[in-house]
Amino acid sequence: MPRSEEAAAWTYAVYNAVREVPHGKVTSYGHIARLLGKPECPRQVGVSLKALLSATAQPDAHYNNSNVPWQRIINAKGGISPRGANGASQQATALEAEGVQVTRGALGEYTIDFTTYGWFPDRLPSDLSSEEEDEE
DNA sequence: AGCTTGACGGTGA
DNA sequence: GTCACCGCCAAGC
Repeated sequence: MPRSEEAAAWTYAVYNAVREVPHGKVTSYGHIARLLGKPECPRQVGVSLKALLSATAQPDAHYNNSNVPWQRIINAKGGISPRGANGASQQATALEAEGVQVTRGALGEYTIDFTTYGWFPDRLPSDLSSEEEDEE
């Protein structure tokens, strides 16, 4: 498991938030971070998702690439980060399989229309009834 | 043990 | 409109 309880909580929160993303919809790293109360840490969202593919972040294999729709998380520009390139195409394919229209650029860039497929709630559905504490 | 990079994003120039 | 810098935390070297 992650190095600290705090880090683990963050990681789980990320996975939980990602699972809230409806089928056929996409959201951004930054939005997930915002929902978790860490608008300045979109990077950590990516870090956590990265760990999803590694055994490091799977203390009990409760979260893995099968039950967490990481494919629905793209960057704020509406595109899939280059990453390993190969993984990007895989993500694009997975999204298309859900009915999401993915525009393929000549440079291997993938773009999704947020206007049509974007999912940006102010608060997580499951977060409304309980959990968290911050208000304004 | 320390330094750099990385699935990003917002703001300032 | 584009380019550069900063923040955050963990993993890799």
